[in-house]
Amino acid sequence: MHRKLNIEKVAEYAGVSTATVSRVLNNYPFVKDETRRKVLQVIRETNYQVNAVARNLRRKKTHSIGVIISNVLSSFYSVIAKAVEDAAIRNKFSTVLCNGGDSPEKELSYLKVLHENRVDGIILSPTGKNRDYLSFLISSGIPITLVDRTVKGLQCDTVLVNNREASREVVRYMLRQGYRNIGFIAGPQDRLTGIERLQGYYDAHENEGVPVHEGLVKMGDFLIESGKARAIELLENGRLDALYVSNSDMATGAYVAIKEKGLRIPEDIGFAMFDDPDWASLVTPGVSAVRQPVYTLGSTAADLLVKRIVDGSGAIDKEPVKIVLEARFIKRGSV
Amino acid sequence: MHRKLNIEKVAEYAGVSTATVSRVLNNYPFVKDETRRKVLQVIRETNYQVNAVARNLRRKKTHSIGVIISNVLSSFYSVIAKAVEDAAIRNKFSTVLCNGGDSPEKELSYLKVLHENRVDGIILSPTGKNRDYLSFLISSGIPITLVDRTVKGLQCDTVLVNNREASREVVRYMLRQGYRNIGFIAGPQDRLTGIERLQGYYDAHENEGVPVHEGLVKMGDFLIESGKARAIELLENGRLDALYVSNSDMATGAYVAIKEKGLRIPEDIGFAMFDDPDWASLVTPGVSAVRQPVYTLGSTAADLLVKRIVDGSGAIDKEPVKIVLEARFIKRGSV
DNA sequence: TTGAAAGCGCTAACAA
DNA sequence: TTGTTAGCGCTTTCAA
Repeated sequence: MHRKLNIEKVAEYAGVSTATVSRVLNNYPFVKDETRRKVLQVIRETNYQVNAVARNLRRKKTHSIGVIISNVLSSFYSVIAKAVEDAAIRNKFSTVLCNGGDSPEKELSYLKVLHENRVDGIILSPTGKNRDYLSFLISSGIPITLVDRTVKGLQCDTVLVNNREASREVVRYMLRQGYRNIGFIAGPQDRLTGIERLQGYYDAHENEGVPVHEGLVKMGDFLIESGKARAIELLENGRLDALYVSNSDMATGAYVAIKEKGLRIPEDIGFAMFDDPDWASLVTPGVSAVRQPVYTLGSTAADLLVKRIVDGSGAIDKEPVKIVLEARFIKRGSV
Repeated sequence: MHRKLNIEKVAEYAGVSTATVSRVLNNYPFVKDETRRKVLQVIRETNYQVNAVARNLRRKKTHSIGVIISNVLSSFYSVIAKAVEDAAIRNKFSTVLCNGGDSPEKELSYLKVLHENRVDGIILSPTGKNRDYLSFLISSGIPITLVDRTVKGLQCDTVLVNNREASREVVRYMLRQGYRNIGFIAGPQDRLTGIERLQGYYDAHENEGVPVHEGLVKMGDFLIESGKARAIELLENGRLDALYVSNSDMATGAYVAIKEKGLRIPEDIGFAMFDDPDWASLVTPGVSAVRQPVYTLGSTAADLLVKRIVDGSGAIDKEPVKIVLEARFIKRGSV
């Protein structure tokens, strides 16, 4: 049991100085081959792993990035988390994952933890609050990249999806197919995604000159149960000829409600959703859906952040970049 | 922009020594109230956050734990990840999440990264390989807790689910309901979970004295597509009167296959699965399913690990603990 | 109740 | 090509 195996011991065993061991560890080129071999052998024999804590202190870099998302259990954010981690590893960074649960207080407390741990940068799907602290972090040299949502007035790199346009396209398609009473289950209106997808629904109606009838829009919370409940309410509306749901979890609930009512898709009712979960293409007919480039969203954010970190362009030396990715409407048979 | 705000600056601003600032930071009781107030004010005004890297180096503790799971995208492992993170936060630990992708090489490389970063402990859903390195880590003082799977010959805390017994219970119930040709879609046979769930299927048949007919057992890979494909193969077997699928992803595919064939559950075919995803209780009739205590699996593992860390009982001073949690068979209407 | 100072393990400037 | 050494920011003895 080597309770304290450090660079000094390794140096001692190899009969060299700690500086030389350090050079070998960091692939510094001007080390005599024989010396290098000797050191590497000791490292191998002892299973020595450099102490990254000490190295990080000295280098003032941790080669780690923090990720704050609302919840890894969500099908959306788990993909973001995976994408970020993959990108991080590709660049030899490690990730610290935090589930902020859409709570501004948790968000703040995680931001502080990440700051304490001197992560080199942060990827955040923000609640929209804590602008001052975020801006303090940026000004003290920790770059931040926002994902999927924004913080009003915060200057930093951001990666978004064109929610509004994609949503508009779905509804326009449905209207042009002849549907006139399209029920919509919206998401929370305190979030960019919730707001924009609803906006797209209205845009399409306006563009096509079709009025939105009373009671066709229901507010949900992006969770599965609310999808089922709001769908049941809507299905009681005799006029309804189609249903468009603004995320996949609510769509799961809504789909079940339609099936339990014995309605056929698309004969009795048209159906479409924002998001494209596995089951959308597995059922018959397939459900027409908006596929967001979720993985790309995460990996783009990570690449942006890593570039800012390694360029040494820091948090503030370079203009903020805003990238909007295109979601794609996939027509299957449901509408 | 405070490029280098450290304890020294804070001490200077507050007119005290760094030692005193440190005492305040760590809630050391014997500091004069007035001094404490002065220091806290400077901290508040400057937004000072202690440098955890330096603190960790000095204390030789990082208050962080590493988590290696196969993939956060899986509905199973994302819950584990969330449970571990929740438990960690509760104990003021942070987590470093790694997706090992069931690859022994990635597993090893992540173990080394975590070692480098001097995490205080590791939670691992192991591939089964790398026993020597794992055992080296344990002997050098880094406790490891295994989750859901085991590594042959490795002495460490382990948290498992009684896969075999739970699986046996499902099949026994089906047999006693009168089903005689129960198709089974098994998981990979290189994993404890895959092996044990299949074993339970055989156990039940043996106990009930019912022979397993040729071709009723198909090998899948725990993924959605293989569930659909294997189900289609099985449904061609004219004798089949029920289908039992060994995890939820494959069950999703299998369920779709059944529906697309126009079969009714349970009139035309009985259906049950291991795992209990949201949709199992949303469809009609509900699908009878084995609910694993997934969250508990993760939180138990984390609690075990944290206890070993903070007890100072270390990695080897205390006998390894093995905990087997009970999965529960939930009868709905599908079988 | 407070301060001075050593030292955690490493890197990097400088000297040789 | 290698060694000596200062110092990263903190905690913690020891002394006052």
